[in-house]
Amino acid sequence: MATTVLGKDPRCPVARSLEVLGEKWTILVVREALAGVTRFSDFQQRLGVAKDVLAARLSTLVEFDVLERHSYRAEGERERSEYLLTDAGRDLGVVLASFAQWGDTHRPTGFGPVVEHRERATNELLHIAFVTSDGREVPLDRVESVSGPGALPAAG
Amino acid sequence: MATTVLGKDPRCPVARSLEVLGEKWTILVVREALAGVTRFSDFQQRLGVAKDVLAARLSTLVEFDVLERHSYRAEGERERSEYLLTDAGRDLGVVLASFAQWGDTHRPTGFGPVVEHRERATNELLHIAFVTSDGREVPLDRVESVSGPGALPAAG
DNA sequence: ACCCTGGGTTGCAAAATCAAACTCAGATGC
DNA sequence: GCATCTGAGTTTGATTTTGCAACCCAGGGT
Repeated sequence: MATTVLGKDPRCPVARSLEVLGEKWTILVVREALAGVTRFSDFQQRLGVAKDVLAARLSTLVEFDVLERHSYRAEGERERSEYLLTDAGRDLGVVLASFAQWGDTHRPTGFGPVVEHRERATNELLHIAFVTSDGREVPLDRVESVSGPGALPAAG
Repeated sequence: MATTVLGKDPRCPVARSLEVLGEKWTILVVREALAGVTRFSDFQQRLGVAKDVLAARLSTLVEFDVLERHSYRAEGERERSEYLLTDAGRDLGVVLASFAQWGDTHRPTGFGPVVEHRERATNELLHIAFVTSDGREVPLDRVESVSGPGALPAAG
């Protein structure tokens, strides 16, 4: 399944992201990795996913350079492997945060948000939004989508 | 499938979002809806998805208030139904854009981005990022996740 | 009356998921 | 030295989803 592109446009960046992230459990595996989980058994226990599925997802994430498999040896233990986020994996923090923001806004639990994102230095509460290159936020209703340099002549 | 929560924490906003959006094709259906597609046959042709799966995904999206089903009648034609985005659906523009941004950055095609987001008034190029409540962008490496008011005592 | 088209449903094969059992290798206890 | 435990998977078989093709139905056109 690694090279099957969903939908008809292999250039669509959403479809290409989904090729890596679109299978069941993958995003939750990334969520755990962002929360600091590195070991197979910890992923497995925290998610409650079947071990064969977890092994497949971790392999896919390693294959697409979201995670790296490392071997390490703790004091007086045998060698084990752990899964560490790459830069690409850490960048998924934005994707995960946008999912979380949508879920908190449109499917609230009534308890308030479970996780918040804050600026380390100032402790200010953060959210995900469109911004200009000089860092000014633009509200969603003033954003338009236009076709970019990689678009095919006819389609958008 | 509508009430099965993936993973162990039903309060996790990512998992709750994935309950609505996590099945195969769902995100691409939303992508097409954001691009202005409203009719069953247009979704079907543009995505190349099986009709039964498309019908199931549209029903789920209607059920969870991402789309609304409307009836309309064009000149000299019979009544048909169309699917229009709700506010919740339009808010998914941020989620889709973050997917697109990650795909363009970490799985580039070599042709450049297919779609770009611009501010309507100024035509400035936009991207997705963390911002403070007063609209100042904060780079990812200065962002930390902390548990919020809805978190359970022990877990984060 | 017959055909066409949009918007689905039905039935069946193929693929993915699940849960439990099994493997394997190195540490630990006896 | 042998049995046992633990982490990290693989194998096996049942259950669910998905994919695909065929069918259905209603309204309009001819």
